[in-house]
Amino acid sequence: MLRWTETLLNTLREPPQDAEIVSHKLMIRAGMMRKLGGGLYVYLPLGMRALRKIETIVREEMDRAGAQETLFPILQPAELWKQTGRWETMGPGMFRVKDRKDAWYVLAPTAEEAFTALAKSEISSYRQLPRIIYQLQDKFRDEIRPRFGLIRGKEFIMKDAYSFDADDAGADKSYWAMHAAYVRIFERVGLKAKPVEADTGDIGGNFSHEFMVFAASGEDGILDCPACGYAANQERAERRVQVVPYQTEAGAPEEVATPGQHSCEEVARFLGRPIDQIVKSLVLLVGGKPVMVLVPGDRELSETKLRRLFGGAKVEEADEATVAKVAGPVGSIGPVGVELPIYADRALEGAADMVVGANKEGFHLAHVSLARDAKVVAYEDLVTVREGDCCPKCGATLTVRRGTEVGQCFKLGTKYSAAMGATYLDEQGVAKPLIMGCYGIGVSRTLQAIVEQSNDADGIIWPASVAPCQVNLLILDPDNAEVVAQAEALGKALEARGIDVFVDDRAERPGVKFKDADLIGLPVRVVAGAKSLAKGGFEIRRRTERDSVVVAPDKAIETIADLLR
RNA sequence: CGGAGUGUAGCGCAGCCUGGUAGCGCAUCUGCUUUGGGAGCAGAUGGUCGGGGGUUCAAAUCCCCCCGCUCCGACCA
Repeated sequence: MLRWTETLLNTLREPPQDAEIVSHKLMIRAGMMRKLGGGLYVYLPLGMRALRKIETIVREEMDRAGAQETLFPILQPAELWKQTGRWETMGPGMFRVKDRKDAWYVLAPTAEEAFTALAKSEISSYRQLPRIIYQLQDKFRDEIRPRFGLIRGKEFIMKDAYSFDADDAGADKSYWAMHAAYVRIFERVGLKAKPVEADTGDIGGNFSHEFMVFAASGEDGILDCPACGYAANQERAERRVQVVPYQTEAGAPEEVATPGQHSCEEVARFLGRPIDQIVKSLVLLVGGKPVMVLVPGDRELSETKLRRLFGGAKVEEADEATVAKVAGPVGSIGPVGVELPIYADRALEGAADMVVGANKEGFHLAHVSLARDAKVVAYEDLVTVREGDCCPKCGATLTVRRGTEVGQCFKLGTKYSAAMGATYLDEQGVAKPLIMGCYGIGVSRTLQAIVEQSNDADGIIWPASVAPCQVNLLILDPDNAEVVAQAEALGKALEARGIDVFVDDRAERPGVKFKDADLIGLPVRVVAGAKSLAKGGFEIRRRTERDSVVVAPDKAIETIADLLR
C-alpha cells in the first residue's frame, strides 16, 4: 500500500508556465514527473510506477514473440560508429564524449552497431537463426528543440529490438512478428495506435511502419483513408494522380512579360490563369550535384521523396548563385533550354499549355508543353500529399490527422551486417551477411502519449493496465479510528488480491482530496469517511463516472475487482 | 540555426513604459475556528529581481554583452 504521507508527492494547482500540451501539464500537475533541465525529466514515484507497468507489458509481449532481453552499455566506443559511417552521418544529433585518454565515445542514440557487433561475435551458423534480441535502455539525442515534456527529450527510454535472419522470407517473418507484438503492446497499455507506412530516415533500410497515436498536438501529419484503411506518414504518403486540366497544346512557347511576379501565386493572378497551370521549378543539390525538379504550382516538393528517388542521397536547396548559374534568377526559372537533369511530378506527365519561368527576370513562357519543350528525365511521385488528394489504393479522398509516433519497425536488410562483416555460414558453408530488422518503442513517450489521449477537464484518466495504482483510497476522516480501521482493512485485503492501492491519508479537507484524486486519475476511487460508514460502507466509483455506489465493507473487494475487470 | 517571446520566493504572476529601501495569490510553518468538491482569520519563513558590464547620487526598471527556458520552421522513439 502506497501512502500519500510517506510518498514524495506534491500536486500543483496550476500548470507550469513552460508546458504547452495537456499531457505535459497533467504529468507535472499530478506529480508524475519534474523537469531537471531542458528535455530532461525526473520520474517521481507515481510516474515511475506507471512507467514500470508499461515496461512490464513490453517485456511480456517481446518475450511472447520470441525475443530475448539483453542490456547494452549506453556508452559506446566511437569505433563501432566509424565502421558503419554513422560517426560522420549522425552529425551533431549524437552526444560524443572523451575519456581521460582522449578516446571518443558515443552516448547511444540507438544501437544498431552494438547489436550487430554482438551478432557478429555470437552468430556464425544458419543453425542459430533466427534470433531477435532487445533491451530497454536510455537513449540520448541532442535534439535541436526538446519539447512537450517526455514527447521529445534529450534523454528518453527506448525499447529497441533487432532481428537477425538467414534470408528475406525469415526477415519478413520476424518483421511481422514484431509488428504483431507492437499491436498487442499498444492495445494492452490502452493506447489507440495505428500502424502507418513510413519513411526509413537515417536508420536506412527499405520498408517501415510507424505506430502513430492520433492527437491534435501530434508532430506528424498522417494521411488516412476513411474508405480502405490506407494510412501513411505525410512525408512518405503516395497519391493517385488526378488528370490535370488544360491538356491541349496551344502553339509554340511564347515569352510573356511578368514584371515583379515571382511566386506561382503571383504569376497565376497576374496572367489570370489557374494556379495548377503554372509549373513550379526548383533547383536542388542532390549529392552535391544540381538537379531541376518540376511540380504543379500549388504543390510542395517532398524532399524525402526526392531523396528516396536518389537512393538516400543528401538533398538540399541550391543557393541563389548556383541557381543563377545553371538556370536563371531565383523566382523566374524554368525547364526550357536548361542543361540539367529534370525530374517532374507525375501530375505533370503530358501537361501542355503550361506557364514556366523564362530564366530571365521579369518574363515567363506560356504555351509550354513539357514533353515537347523540356527534357524531362522522368515523371515521379515528388510532392507532399495533402488533404483532399486521392488514396493510392482505392482512390477515395484522403484526410489528414495529427499524430505522435510511439514506435517504428524497419526492415534493414544487410546495411549494418555488410558494413560490419556480420555473417553466418549457410548450409553450403558459404558466408552470407545477416538479414536484419530493427524495432523501437519510445517507452517514456508512450507514457505521456497515454495521458495525452486519456484525460478530461479534471485530470488524468489512467487505463487500469498502466495506472500507478489501481485504487485510490481516500480517508476523509483520518482522526476517526473506526474510519481508519475500516480503510486499512480494505486496503490490506485489496493488496492481498493483487490490487495496488494508493491511500490518501493526509490531514486535508475532503474537497482537496477529491480534486487530487481526479487529477491523479487512478481508475477506481474509494471513499472512506464517517458519512460513508453511516451510509453503510465505502463509496466506490470509477474515475470516468460521476456517481458512486455505497458498498458494505465485506462486499467492497468484489465490487472493486469487478470495476477493474 | 533562422524567426518570436520570456526570465522577479517552491509554483503562477504584478511592478519596468515614467529609476527612489521588492509586492500579490498559491504552497510551506505556527495558532485558533472550520471539516463531503481546492476553507477563514491572525502571524511567520522564504528573493544576490538569470549572469556580467555600463549610465546615474540612486537600477528589477535605462543601455550593451552573455546565458537559460518556451513557442513557430528542417531531425526523430
